[in-house]
Amino acid sequence: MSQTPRHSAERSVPTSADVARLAGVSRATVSYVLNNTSAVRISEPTRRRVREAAEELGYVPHAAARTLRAGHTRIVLLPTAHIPVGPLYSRFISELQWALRRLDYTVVQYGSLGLDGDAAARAWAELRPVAVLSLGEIALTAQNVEVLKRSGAKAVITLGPQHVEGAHSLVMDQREVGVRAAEHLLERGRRRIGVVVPEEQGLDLFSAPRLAGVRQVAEPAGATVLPVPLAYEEEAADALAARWRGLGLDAVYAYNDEYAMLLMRSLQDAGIAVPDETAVIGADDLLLGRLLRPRLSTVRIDMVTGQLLAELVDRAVRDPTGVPERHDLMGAEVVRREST
Amino acid sequence: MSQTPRHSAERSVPTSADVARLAGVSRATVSYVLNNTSAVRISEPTRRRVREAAEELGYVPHAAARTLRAGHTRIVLLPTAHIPVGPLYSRFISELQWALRRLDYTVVQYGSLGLDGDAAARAWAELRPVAVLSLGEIALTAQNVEVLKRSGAKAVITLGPQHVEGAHSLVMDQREVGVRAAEHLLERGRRRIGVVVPEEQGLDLFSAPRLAGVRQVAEPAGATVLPVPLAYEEEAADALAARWRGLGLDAVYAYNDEYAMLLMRSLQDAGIAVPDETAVIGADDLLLGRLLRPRLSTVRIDMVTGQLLAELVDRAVRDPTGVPERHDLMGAEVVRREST
DNA sequence: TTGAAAGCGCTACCAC
DNA sequence: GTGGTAGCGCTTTCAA
Repeated sequence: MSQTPRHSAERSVPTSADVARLAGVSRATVSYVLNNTSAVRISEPTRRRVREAAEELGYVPHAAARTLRAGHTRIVLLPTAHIPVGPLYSRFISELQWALRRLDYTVVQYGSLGLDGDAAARAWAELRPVAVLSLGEIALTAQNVEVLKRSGAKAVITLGPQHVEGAHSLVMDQREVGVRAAEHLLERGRRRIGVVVPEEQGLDLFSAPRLAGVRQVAEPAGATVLPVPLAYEEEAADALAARWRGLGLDAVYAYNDEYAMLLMRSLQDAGIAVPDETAVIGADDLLLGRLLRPRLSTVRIDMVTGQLLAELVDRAVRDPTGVPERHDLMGAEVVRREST
Repeated sequence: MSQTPRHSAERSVPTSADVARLAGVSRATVSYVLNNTSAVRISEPTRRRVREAAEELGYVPHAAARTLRAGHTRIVLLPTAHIPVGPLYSRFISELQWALRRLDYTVVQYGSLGLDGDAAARAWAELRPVAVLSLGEIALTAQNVEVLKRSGAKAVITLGPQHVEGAHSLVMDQREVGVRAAEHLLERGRRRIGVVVPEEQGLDLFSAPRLAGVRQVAEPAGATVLPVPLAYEEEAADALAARWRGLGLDAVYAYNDEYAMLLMRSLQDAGIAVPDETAVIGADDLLLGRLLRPRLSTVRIDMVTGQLLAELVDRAVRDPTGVPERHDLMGAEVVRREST
């Protein structure tokens, strides 16, 4: 009875044994045929019978069983959390996935929202990924890296503000963005610089170092730096603009172009001239920033390409004993337009 | 020799047998303790020994082995392709992930870029997900659904323009967006309506039905509809604006707010008055659209909430025999501002 | 309260 | 060329 097929919903999932039975061969043969094992020659008629049987049953191999047998996976794990990401970043992710797939890896994005570092690392380790690529949404500790490696990960790669012990690190020091913005504003003769700090969750990983970067440049030069919290809402921006003159600022680095556009509009509506009274600069070089009047100055950030990163992953997997590479790859450059 | 621990990199991955050995108990006991199996009482000292041993070895259970044994997973598969998605969508995804995790599912985003429907369905089926949630980036056929169900998926849910046989469908008819935009423009007395069709890849899944929606309303009313291809670049918009008057349009539905902002700027720069000479409407109700002058009119789209969708998934998984639900849930509403 | 052992589906070694 | 079969790591039934 347990073998009686009924509704397709009830019929149990076909295994390679079912295929073998239907084709009248052994499971070994099925495996050889379906995997095109070159070490073994199977006659063409047999191959056909096997393929047809597989087709008829709708056979799909069981990844978990294969993994267990093989002792390793080709999973590259990409932990994600909730970060309101821009178009640059999502394009980068696609590019990366595509490049990794070409190298025959399976990219799995694993949502880790609401897990702390330890729990997250354990959850990832359960999947036995061959590599973990942490893009900075979740901060990894050296201990987490150790857990992952112990679970068989050949490579742990972090893309973030600092080097992590034991991991290949792509150090993207976000301070650089703040540094560039501040240098530019100083050069334009500004001396009292506001720095927008988004109130939205999850962005402090980026905003804090950027603020630090501004400070690092501005304060030694005798300029004042004032952090300005701002929620991404029209009302919040209007409220800020209303008390703007009281702040006595002559420039603002607005975290990124979206916040900059928001703030600039409110400033203009409040009668504050940009850039004459207050210079405004954003970051990310969004197309939309170019559409404003005055056109928005910005800090363009050079992202590493997905292709490049995929190659690094592959290299690290192939040579796990290799010395952790450490690249400093934050390139940031001011694009001056009309708002500064 | 094969058991001699050396560098941590070389030491083989600890299994529950290793934990058992170290704790001086059987593998069964280890399993009981680590899974808090309530059907079995284990003495407190034993529990402690087991936990300590696991901790010391850095033991992490092997998901594939557990899956194989259990015969099913708790994976909800979320296929993704490259679609340049907006902030609404990515927030929705986070929300969904979070809600699903609370229901004890493991959300796996699986990049399927460059796979056709059949190959993709097979690849997904290998993971034996308990549910597949196709958010419309990849069009599923009834056949694909069948493959997935045969591989044990209890629920296949699609969010897209049309119902898919065998799947629970959340029908989001994108035509609705075009319909609303067109109705509004007609109401404002416009009779020659341009419809921006993005040249970017992957967007036609959305743009085609939206265009159809405009036609559906405008043509019976005696208005003209003209598709206008546009790449998301400043130069392309400028070029289009330069030949705008030749098109003889008095209104344009610009696909979404981003394209609308781009085009509106170029139109204004070309001396075309908005809305007097040409009305412009977008879609998505982005914050940035409110910042333009004139403020951008838009079609606000009501997204289903992640919470709601997670509950639907859970319901479908618990009762796989249930009749496929079919919800029509595209709510779209015009937000009139100043550009129309 | 604990242990022995079967078996999930697959691949690869070895024998025929 | 093809088949038999061990064993990957885990959970769970049954026995002690």
